[in-house]
Amino acid sequence: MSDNLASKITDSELEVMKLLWHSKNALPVTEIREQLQKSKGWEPATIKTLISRLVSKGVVRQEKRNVYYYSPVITEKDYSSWATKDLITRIYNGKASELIASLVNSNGLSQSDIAELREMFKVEE
Amino acid sequence: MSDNLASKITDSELEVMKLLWHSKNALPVTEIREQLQKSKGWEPATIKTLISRLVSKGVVRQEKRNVYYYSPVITEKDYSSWATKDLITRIYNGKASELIASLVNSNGLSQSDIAELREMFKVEE
DNA sequence: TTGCTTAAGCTACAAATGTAAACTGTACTT
DNA sequence: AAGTACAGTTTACATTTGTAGCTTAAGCAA
Repeated sequence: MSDNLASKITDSELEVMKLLWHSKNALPVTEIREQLQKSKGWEPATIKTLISRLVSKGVVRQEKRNVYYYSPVITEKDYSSWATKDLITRIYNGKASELIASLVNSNGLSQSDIAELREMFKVEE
Repeated sequence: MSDNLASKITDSELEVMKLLWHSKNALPVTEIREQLQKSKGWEPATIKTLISRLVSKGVVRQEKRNVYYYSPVITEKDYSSWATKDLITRIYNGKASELIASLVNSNGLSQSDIAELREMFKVEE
């Protein structure tokens, strides 16, 4: 497991991060709890644990108001591209083109994906 | 963690899989050990544990000869595309094009990657 | 045959992860 | 003022993962 800013975000923790990323403002536990309790069926205690761990890991910041408000320290984009590079390193010999070739060959691309890609890699002169 | 054939292959276990994938024939522990002991610095016991776990998980098959010979049950391609789809599901809202856009925007593509991709997505008529 | 080597199988053990309860203090309700 | 409801913190506990030792049996060297 290559190591870096985000290697440490686990699957459960990622759910919390997503919530924070998709929120405009910092959120108090109440808010986080409400949403994840429904969507994931987690107990309040579980959610608190995940938040604490994210704070310890330095990927979530807490801001003291009446009660703590939480917001992400790393952006979703940074995390995504880190995770992608990590995948490429681990299983595609470090070559992004191998990843894409794999997608193409395994029918991982929809018609519209392909259209977008043609557009994206069109030789422009 | 979406579940499937390969969700269960861990990082250490993946090293063993790579060895098996890259070998033409089934391999006895001796062979596996020799290579991983050098490249990873693992003790023989560690390597045996990893192999057993892979067998339990059903991704490696053992064939009784004088001694057991091990070979992969799933192909490297299947694993790679599974892992890629898993990534797309988990962090790109299920859209492969988002993954690729992320690669493009984060400078995850080398010059030669781009050349290959232009070739790949050239509109052929 | 007597050892030595080591495959196979079982056990071990710490750290990470998923999931959550218990305790403590404070803010809000009545 | 007294009670209630949680935020924050600490502790818990099973499973998974990384890493490895111990024991038993069998094959090969001497």
